[in-house]
Amino acid sequence: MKLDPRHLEILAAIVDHAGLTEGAEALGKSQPSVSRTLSQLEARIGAPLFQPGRRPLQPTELGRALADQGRAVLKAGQTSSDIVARYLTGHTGLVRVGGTPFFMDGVISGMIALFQQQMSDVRVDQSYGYAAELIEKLRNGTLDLAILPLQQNSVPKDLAFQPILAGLNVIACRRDHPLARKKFVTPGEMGQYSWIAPPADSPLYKDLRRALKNLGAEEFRISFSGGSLASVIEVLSESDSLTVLPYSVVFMMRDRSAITALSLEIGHPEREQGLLMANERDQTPAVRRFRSFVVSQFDSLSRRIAKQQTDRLWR
Amino acid sequence: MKLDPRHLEILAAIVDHAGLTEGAEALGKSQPSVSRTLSQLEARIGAPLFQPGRRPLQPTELGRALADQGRAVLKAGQTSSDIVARYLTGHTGLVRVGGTPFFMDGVISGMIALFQQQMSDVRVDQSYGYAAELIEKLRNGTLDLAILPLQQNSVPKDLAFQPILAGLNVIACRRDHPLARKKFVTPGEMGQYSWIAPPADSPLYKDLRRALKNLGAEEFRISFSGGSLASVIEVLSESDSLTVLPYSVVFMMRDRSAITALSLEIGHPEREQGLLMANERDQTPAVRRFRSFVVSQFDSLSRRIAKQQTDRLWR
DNA sequence: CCAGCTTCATAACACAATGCTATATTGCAC
DNA sequence: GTGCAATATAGCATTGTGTTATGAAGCTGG
Repeated sequence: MKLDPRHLEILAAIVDHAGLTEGAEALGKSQPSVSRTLSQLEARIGAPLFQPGRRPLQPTELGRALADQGRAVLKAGQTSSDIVARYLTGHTGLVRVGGTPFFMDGVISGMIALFQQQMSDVRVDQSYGYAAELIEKLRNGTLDLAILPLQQNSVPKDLAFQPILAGLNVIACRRDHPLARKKFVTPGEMGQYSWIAPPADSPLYKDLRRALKNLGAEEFRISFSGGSLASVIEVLSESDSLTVLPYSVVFMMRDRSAITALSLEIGHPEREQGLLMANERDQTPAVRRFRSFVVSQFDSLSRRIAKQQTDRLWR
Repeated sequence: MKLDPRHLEILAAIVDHAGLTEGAEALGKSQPSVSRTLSQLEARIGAPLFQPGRRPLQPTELGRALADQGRAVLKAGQTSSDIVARYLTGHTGLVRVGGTPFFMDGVISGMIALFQQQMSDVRVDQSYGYAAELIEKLRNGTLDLAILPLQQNSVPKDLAFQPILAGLNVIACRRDHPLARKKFVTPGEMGQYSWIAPPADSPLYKDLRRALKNLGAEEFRISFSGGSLASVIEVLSESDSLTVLPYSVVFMMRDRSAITALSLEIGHPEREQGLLMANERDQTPAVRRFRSFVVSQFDSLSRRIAKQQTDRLWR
C-alpha cells in the first residue's frame, strides 16, 4: 500500500492540532480540502484513522502511528525549505575561487577568513593559477571566480571582468633595507642586490624582467625562486634580496612582516586586479554574496591605500 | 519555499540510483515523468540540483542535501506502508475483549497469552462483565468482542453471536473431596457441605440457586463469596466446599489445580458459550484475527473435552 | 573522430487529484 | 429540543501526474 506523503503530512497536522479545521488552518488549506483528503486516506487504507462520530476528533492507534510518520515528512519538508532558503540567500553553498598565488595568499585568503566568519556554511575551494588556466576553468565551469590582474583590452568577450584594485606591482624589500629609505632609487643601486624570482610563468616574473630591462639592468642575479608567498616574505625579510610584488600584497603585509616597497615606479602595462567570471546570471547565490563581499572589502582596501599614500606625502 | 515531499522522494531516488532512468524504474514510474518532475523542482527552487550536462548524473551540493531529506520522506512512506500492512493483516492493533469473570480468567486469558506469542504487537484490553453490560459496551463501541454464555433465543438482533462451546455448568470441588469419587451424587449428600458463592449478579449464581432448588435443597450455606477465580480455586482445593463453575474452566484447571467436577447434571437452560460482537464488517483485522484464533482454540478444546469424556466412559 | 548506444528532454494528451466556495449534516452543550 | 461549532458533501476550475512517441545530447569503442 503506497501512501502519498502529503496525506501523511495532513494527517499529522490534524492529529497535532486536534481538529480538522485547525489542522487545515495550520496547513494553509481549506477545511473541506483536508476533510476530503482524510476521507480518501481512510478509504484507501480501509480503516478509520479517527474514532468515528467522536468530537473532539481523536485518532485511532493506526492514525496515531501514521501521524508520527507524517510528522517526519513534515520535518523533512521544513528542513528542505530551510536548506533552500539558506542556499538562495547565499548562506550555504560552494565558492570555487582561483587566482594568482601571491595575491591569493597575501590579500584574498584574509578576506575569505573574514567572509566565513559570517557565512560559516559556505565552503570555499581556493586554487592557484594564471590567466590562461583560470580562463579555461571558468569556461568549463570548474571555477566560479578568478582573481587576477588583467589589461582591460584583454578581457575575453565571453567573460565578465570587474576591476577591484589598481594592478600596481612594486619592488619590495625588507624594511631595514639600505634602499628602503631613499626617496629615489637608481637602477645602479639595485644592481648589487640579488633577486627573489617569482614563478617563471607568472606575470610578476615578466614584470620583473621588464622592469629591470626598462631600468637598464640587463643582468640580474637570482638567489631564491619557486617559493610561495610565505617563503618569499621570509627570505625577503631576512636578507637584502629584492623582488616584485603587487603593491596591495606589500600593503597588507606591512604590519605582519618587516617588508616595504621601494619608491620606484616600474613600468608595466596598465593592469587592474579584478574578478573574472562567467555569465553572472548563472552564479550561485553564495558566489554572488562572496563576490559582493570581496568587492566591498576591496573598496575599503582602496581607501586605506589611498589614505596611506596621502599620509606618506605629508610625512 | 514549500516543496512537495513527493518531489523530494523522486530526487532521492535519482541520486541514489545515479540516474534518471534507473530512479524512475525504482519508483515504478516512467522516465519522462521523473524527468519533468526534476525540471519542475529545479525551476521552482531556481537552482540546478545536478551538474548540468554531465553524465553520469551527479548531484549538486544542494541536490545532495535535499536528497537526504527525500530519503527521510521515502523512509517515512515505507514504514507507513509497513504499519498499514501489519494493521491490515491483523498483526497490529487493539482487541477489546470482555466476558464473564471466571470464564475469562479460567479459559480465555490463557488463549490470549498464546495468541500474543504470535501477535506480539496486538494489544488486548480485557474487561469483565455480564450480558447486560457487555451488550451495552458492544453497542456503544467500547468493546470489540464479548465472551459469554447465551441462550440462542436471547441473542440481540443487532449483534452477531458465534457459539464456541457448550455452556455447561457443573458443581466443582477438590479432587479428594468425599463426593468426587461417587458415580451418582444425591442432593442430600451435598447438603452437608458449604458453598462458595459466585458474584451475586452472575449467571453462575443464578445457576447455583436454580440447581439447588431443582435438587430439592432449599437451604444452603455460603462459606465464601466475592472472590475471583484464583481465590475460589484456592479455597475450593483447600476445603470441602462446593461451587458452580463452567465445565470448561474445571477442565482447563484440571492439571494446574486439584479440582474436579461432580457427576451430577444441574439443570440449567440450554446456553452456549460464544462470541458476541457488533457488525462483523467493521471489525478491525486484529479483532478478526483474534476471533478466528479463539474459535480455532475452542475447536480444539471441544475435541479435547469430548475425548476426555469418552476416556472417562471407558474407564 | 564518427557511429551507435544509452540517457535525458520535450511534446501532446488523458485523467486523477487538489483547491476553492457554498451548503448540508452532525455531534455536543445548554 | 435549539443553537453553535465542527465536519462532510457538492460542484467546478485548475494543476499535476502519468502515459507514449519522439527528439537531442553525452558517452564509448573502433
